[in-house]
Amino acid sequence: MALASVDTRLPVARPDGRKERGAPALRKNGNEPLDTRFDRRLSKVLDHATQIFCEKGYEGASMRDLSRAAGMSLAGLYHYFASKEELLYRIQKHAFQTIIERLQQRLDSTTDSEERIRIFIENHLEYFLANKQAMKVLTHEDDTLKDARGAEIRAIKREYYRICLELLEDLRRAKGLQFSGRLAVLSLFGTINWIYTWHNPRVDADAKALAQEMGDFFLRGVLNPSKPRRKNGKTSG
Amino acid sequence: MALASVDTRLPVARPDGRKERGAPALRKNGNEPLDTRFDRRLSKVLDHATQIFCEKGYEGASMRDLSRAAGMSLAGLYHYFASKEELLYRIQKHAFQTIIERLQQRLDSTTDSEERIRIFIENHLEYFLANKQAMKVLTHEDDTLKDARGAEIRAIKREYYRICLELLEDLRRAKGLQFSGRLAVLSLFGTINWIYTWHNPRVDADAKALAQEMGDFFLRGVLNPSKPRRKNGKTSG
DNA sequence: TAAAGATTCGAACGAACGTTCGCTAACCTA
DNA sequence: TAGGTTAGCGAACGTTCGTTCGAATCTTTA
Repeated sequence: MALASVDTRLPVARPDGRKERGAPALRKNGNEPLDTRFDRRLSKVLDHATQIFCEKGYEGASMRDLSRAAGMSLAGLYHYFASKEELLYRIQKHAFQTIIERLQQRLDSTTDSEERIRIFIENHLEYFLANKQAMKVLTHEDDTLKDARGAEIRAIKREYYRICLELLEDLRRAKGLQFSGRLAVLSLFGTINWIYTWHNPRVDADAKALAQEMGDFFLRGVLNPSKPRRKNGKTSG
Repeated sequence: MALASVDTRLPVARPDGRKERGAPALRKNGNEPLDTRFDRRLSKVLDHATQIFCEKGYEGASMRDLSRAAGMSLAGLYHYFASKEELLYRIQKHAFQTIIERLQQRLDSTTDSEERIRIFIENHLEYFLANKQAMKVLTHEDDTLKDARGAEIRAIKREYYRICLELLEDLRRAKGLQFSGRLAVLSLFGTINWIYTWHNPRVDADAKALAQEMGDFFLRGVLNPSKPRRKNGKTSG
């Protein structure tokens, strides 16, 4: 099943509604042309917006902060998008789509259920650490967007969750284990998303090494049948 | 070592600088009188503020939202505190202090290093789920406060981190294990803090059961000497 | 019951917010 | 080089922000 079996994507038209001109544009993937001047400029604006949203949070960042960072006037910015909300939407959607896209490519390389979970972790951490600011914006401004845009981002998130859950359930079946898939997914997400609050490239390992360690750690927790001794409940009370 | 070996706490005076009146007030712990009309009212205001900050985020919540929720006029609110920042500060500080206070009481009950880690997890999850809104505000508005107030909250956070790290290093010594304490602490924090993004009391287990499961899971990951097989690196490129 | 203090409020402050309006360059094509 | 589109800007729009002021109303104590 492809990423978005039901495509509810909002149209993201140019804010001034102008038509494309010139050559039909080379397309990077199936989605967006990246070779026009307009698109390259918009891309830069999104990068600056990502940085500011990351530093100050979406609500805390003003369009004037943005215009300063982008080296463009406040009014000039609005040539490239319709609203502040659309900026956040595009940042989040792009990050999420890219991470899922790469994941699905990598997952094709093996059918081993344990290895596929390692791939999931490594893909997540690699993209996360290579795009730290965007991933903080994605993670931190989780339920900032409302209405249609928010619904679309949440749908992508559910899809990502579902992929991870299926990987874990495959493992469970393959190895005949017993554990709560939901709890395992959410524990794993906690571990690998929390990284945006602490990772320091001067102190901490890189994505590959972290993925190895966290993968060992996580899989040991899930795989090993020998349960650590239960907590001895106080019998007197 | 006590919680704050170096006490850098800011004075939190009444905004209007008035003196206490009447009886010197029964004190709940060593910190704050809770029996005066003023303090009880302030406490209610903080509860409402917690709810609004939780729903809309600190920056996204306006003082007018607050006044509506508290059923008090905008100006009337300012009788109880000096600024919006102080509200966030008091909410975060109270939550953090309480959770550490309770933890240290519970840790006295045993010297077993594994059991003490279970106590840490259970204490965290119990307080977290019983005070979900405050804990979301504490977790989500992590680096919202700046200057002196921010520094104080960050100091308490470091203290909490340090306690957890020591518990883990005790375990490591006691069992002769090898693992990165930093990575283990931060993985654990990720797992137990991330809960604010997903826990649904109608679907998910309660704090005690979750603490049991997460404790099993975490300790299995840390304890077990049998490393899962390493990822088979691609030799061809 | 009068004075003193605690509490609450309507109204307003200046500043900052996201967004829009015209207007001018710059650019591309004919 | 003329004409239409694209890109960009200064200035302002109306709204909302956190906060403050002075007066009014409660509560407590003498």
